[in-house]
Amino acid sequence: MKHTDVETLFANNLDTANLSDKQRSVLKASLTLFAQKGYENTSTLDIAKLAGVSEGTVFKHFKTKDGLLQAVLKPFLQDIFPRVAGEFVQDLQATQILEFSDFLRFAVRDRIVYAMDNRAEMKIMIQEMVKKPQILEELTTRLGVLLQSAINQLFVSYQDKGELVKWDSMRIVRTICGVIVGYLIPNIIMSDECLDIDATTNEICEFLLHGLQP
Amino acid sequence: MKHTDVETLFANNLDTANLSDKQRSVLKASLTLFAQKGYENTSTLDIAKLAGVSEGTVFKHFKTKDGLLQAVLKPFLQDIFPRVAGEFVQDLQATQILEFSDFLRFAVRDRIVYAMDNRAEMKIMIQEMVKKPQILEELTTRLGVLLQSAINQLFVSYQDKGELVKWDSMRIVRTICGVIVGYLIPNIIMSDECLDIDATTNEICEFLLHGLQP
Amino acid sequence: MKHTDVETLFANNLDTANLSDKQRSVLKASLTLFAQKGYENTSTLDIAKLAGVSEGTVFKHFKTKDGLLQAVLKPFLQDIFPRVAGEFVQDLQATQILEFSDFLRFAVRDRIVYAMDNRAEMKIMIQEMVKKPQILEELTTRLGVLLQSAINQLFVSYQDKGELVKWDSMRIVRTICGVIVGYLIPNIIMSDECLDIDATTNEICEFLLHGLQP
Amino acid sequence: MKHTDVETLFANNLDTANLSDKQRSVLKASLTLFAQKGYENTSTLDIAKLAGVSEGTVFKHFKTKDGLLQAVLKPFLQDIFPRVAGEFVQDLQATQILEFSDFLRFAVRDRIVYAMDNRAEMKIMIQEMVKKPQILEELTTRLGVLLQSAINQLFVSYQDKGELVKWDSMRIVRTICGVIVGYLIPNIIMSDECLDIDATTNEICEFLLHGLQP
DNA sequence: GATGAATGAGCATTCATTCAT
DNA sequence: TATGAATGAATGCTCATTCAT
Repeated sequence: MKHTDVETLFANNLDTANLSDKQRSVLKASLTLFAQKGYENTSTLDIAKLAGVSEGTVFKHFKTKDGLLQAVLKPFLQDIFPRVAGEFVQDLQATQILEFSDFLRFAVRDRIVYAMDNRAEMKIMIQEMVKKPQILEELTTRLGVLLQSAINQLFVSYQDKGELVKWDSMRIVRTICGVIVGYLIPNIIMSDECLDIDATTNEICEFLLHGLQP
Repeated sequence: MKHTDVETLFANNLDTANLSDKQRSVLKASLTLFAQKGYENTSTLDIAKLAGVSEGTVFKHFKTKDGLLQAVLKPFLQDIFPRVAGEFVQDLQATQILEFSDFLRFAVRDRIVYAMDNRAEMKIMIQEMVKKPQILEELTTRLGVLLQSAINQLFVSYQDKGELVKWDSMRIVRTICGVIVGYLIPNIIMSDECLDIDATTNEICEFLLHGLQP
Repeated sequence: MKHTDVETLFANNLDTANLSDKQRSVLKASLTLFAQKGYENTSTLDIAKLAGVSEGTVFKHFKTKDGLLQAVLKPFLQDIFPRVAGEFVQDLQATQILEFSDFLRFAVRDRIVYAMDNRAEMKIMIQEMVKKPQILEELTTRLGVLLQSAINQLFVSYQDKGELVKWDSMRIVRTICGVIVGYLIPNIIMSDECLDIDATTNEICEFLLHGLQP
Repeated sequence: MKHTDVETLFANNLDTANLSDKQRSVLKASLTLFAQKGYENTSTLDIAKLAGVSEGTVFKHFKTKDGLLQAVLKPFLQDIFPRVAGEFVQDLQATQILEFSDFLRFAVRDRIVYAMDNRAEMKIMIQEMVKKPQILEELTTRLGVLLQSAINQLFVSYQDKGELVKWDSMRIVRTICGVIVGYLIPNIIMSDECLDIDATTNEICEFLLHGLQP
């Protein structure tokens, strides 16, 4: 139940691709700078300098600056998010014996930790989603499919035990995610470093348990 | 209980300032284009063309492009949002006789309509907030003060009637806002035009009533 | 019967257009450099420097480097060539009283002088024609129409006097032009400065008179 | 009297040089692309891709891109053109028995076919000649020497028979070439595929015979 | 006040060329 | 010998900003 953080997953993802060391460092520099200053305010020269390579190298594999952005986001969309979601689902299923309240507390805490650990990356994603909504669309579809199939039985079992309101499981997921998002977005945007995770978890769970009881 | 939409308020706001017709049209053009393409991807020439003025005029009053952005956001932050919040508070206070559930339904619906009516403007705010978090900070502080003083008595009365959980009123506000934000953000980002307002209101309220009952 | 040379016509043409002094000098610098080094080997910075303006100015009116080339060639294609052709036709018609041999000598000499006076400009045209054949197409059509209507009667009168072979007048024009082109192209390409105009005129005319007699 | 076309000669020429298969394919790719898009608009990467080799290989033998161009043009200038000219001269000499008119018809037709068969290659040569006039100089000198020595006797014999004007043989050659060039250049530039060779030959010869009769 | 020509630093991108493997 | 990643100068082009009229 120990989780790999996104940065490590990202680095691993790079290793599997057929990229040279320099190209890898270009991607890392891009991630850093896009998160720090936003895509539009990061010049390819900035990236080249931080990566310790020439500008030509930046374009050798990624063709365009946008290609670079895609290459930075691709692993998040196509590999890391699903894998993290998968890990999450496995964890959830391993907790079936728990009561719904314990389960919820675990799940919420897990996601909060995950989101706050990767504040920077989340910021890029939010920026890009606002500019290109289809990213959000693809992501929700992708994660939706993944979660629904895995989580359905779990919710049914809680519903059978009378611990969970008998809504459609997607609605429950949406509700939980919505509440978490609503709580965390200010913290992500403000790069709030001193969020009290336990207190936040408690606050969110107390409310969710009320709202989701039958 | 009829609300002025943001665009009209914006135009009115412009009228009160000591700006010439040309300067006004510059601000309007900026609002339109920033919402459409984002701040970074809008050139001052674009603005000048849409406003029907010369490039020089764009800089006459607003000095820099960033000054223009500030001038576009200022009325939202310093005037329109507070005024809309004030209207909203007045409406809420006028409904004191209702039960909490009716009150909540009204409030939620009102905010959803407001947010969806001004999707474009919301998008700029989100973009800018992600880039410059202090905007979010200022806004929350500002609205927080305004709402707290106005809404406190209202919540206490509902709490006395046993219709509302006895949390701190700010926590209740934060919770309600968080849930609404969590629900609406995807629709705002995706400029979703066909949101079923009644269904969404019902879904949110059903959940909130559960979660906020004592 | 005195002819304005292309450079003067070009300058005049510029004066009529609504261009600033700087833009005019950009066009002149472009003409010079394109002729000297060819389009591809001339950078916009080269042009800016020679014109004594900033690079931005180069693009202000002409949008792209290709736009600049078009602006340089346009007056040749749409204004100067036709006007020169018109002048030429008028001159020819004014010489009707002469014998065909005198007429031919005059015409050939006139065109040789014209071509050699504007060697540089001719070089650009040749380069561009090789790259974009439709320029040649447009030019031949344009000049063809102009010459045919004007020259037909003239040739008929010479044919009636038994001084000129009874070919279609377009064929005669094509033949004369072809011979001149065949003779001059080496000199234009090599920017040959010491062409003996009288000797060349004699050589061409002697041959053409033989070939074009009935 | 059947002629090998330039492309085959080119390939043969490559075979004789001590080049590897890869180098040969680099030269072929260069010829193709330079003809298609011009020297300046062809990148060494384009060439490498079409040749199916790496970029490094392109530079292994030819050192620079210009070296590549020289290597492409060298066989034309130093080998193919002279050889073709030689073939042509031999053919001409084999026709001594004919009348001048038959001889001319054959010669003109032969050159037209040759030029039109190799339109693409001609285009490169024209482009390069305009940019670097010394190519034209070298070529004319080279061909001049070759033709003069071979053709002098032939012309004298026709002149003795009273079929050919008693001009210097170089002037006659220049005249014939000039007329052909003047006729064909438009077709080469426009890559005109549907030239009626017989009609053109007739037209040119009819005129040349008039012009070159004593 | 308004204009729009002019600026010049900055940007993404290309490309001939080199060199370690 | 062949490769292709790396280079970095050069290029076409953009854009916020200034200023003379």
